[in-house]
Amino acid sequence: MRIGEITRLTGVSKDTVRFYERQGLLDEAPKPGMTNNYKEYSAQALRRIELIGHAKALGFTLKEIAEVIAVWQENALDAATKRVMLESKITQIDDKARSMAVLRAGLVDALAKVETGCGDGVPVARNLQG
Amino acid sequence: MRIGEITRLTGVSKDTVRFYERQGLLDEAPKPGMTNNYKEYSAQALRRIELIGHAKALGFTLKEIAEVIAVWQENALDAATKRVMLESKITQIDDKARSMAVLRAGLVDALAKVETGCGDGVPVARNLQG
DNA sequence: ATAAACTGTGGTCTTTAGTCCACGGTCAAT
DNA sequence: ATTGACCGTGGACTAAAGACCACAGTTTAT
Repeated sequence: MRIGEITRLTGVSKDTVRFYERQGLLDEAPKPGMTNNYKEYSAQALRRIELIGHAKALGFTLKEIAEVIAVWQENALDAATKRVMLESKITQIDDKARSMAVLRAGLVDALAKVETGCGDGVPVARNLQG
Repeated sequence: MRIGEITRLTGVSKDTVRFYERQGLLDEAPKPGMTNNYKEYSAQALRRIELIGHAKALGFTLKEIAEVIAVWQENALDAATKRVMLESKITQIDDKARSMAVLRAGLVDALAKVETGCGDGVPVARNLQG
C-alpha cells in the first residue's frame, strides 16, 4: 500500500509519515528498481504508525519510542539490557497510570460539583496522593 | 514560600515555574508593596504545579491544562459548558487508558519473549485493538 | 560589612514534532 | 494527450516547552 492509503487508514498526514521515516521509526525498504519510485508500505508499517500514536498519546517522545523499537528488533543487544529497558518502560507506564487516576478523580469530582450546582473555586487534585 | 522552595519540593526548575506563571497557569498575586519584590507562592500554587506535572505526564499540553483550570475557577462559564469540557477531558483520559493497556501488554509480551530467550523480530502491539 | 546564595527581569537559544511550499515525475480517466 | 489526483524530494517555517545567560537588587551567614 502507498502513503495515501496509510494517511487514510491512520489519519496521520503524509508529511508526518515521512518524518517518522526519516527518524528511522519505520524500517521500510521502499526500494527503487520498480518502474516508478513509489514506496510500498507494509501492514507492519501501518501497525507501527498506530503504535506510535498510542505512545504519543501517553506523552512518550519519538526518541523514547525509537529506543523501545530498537530493543525488540536489534538482536545486537544482550538479553539483560533488553530486560532493563522493557521493565523501565513498564514502570514509566505504571507511573502514568497513577497520574491518570489522580487527574481523573479530580475531574470527576469537579464534574459532580458542577452537576449539583454548588459553586466554584474548587482546588482540584485533592489529597489522594498517598 | 519562595520560588526556591517550590523548585526543591517539585523538582521543577525556576525557569519553568516562571514560564508557567507567564502562561497564566498559576494565578498568583506576588504583588509589590512589600519591602522586597520577592514572590510568595501558596501551597495552592505548589499543588497546581504538581497537577501540571501529572497532566504533562499524560501528554496534555499546557494549553489544554490551562483550559481545564479556567473551567473550575472562572464562574463566568455556565454549568452546561463546564460539564461538556469536563466530560470531554474524562473521555480523553479514558482513551489514553486504552492506549496504555495496549502498550503495556505489548511490552510485557516482549519482556516475556526476552526472558524465555526465544528470539527477536517481535512486532509488538499485536491485535488486541478490538 | 562582605561574600554567598537567592530572587526578579529580560532576552536569546534549543529541541521536538511536525507543517507548508514548490518543484517535478507518475498514474488514471476521459 | 491532457487533466487531475497521487507520489517523492528538499528546504523553509512554525509552535510548544522550556533552558540558558547576564544583570541587578536582596537576604543571610559569617
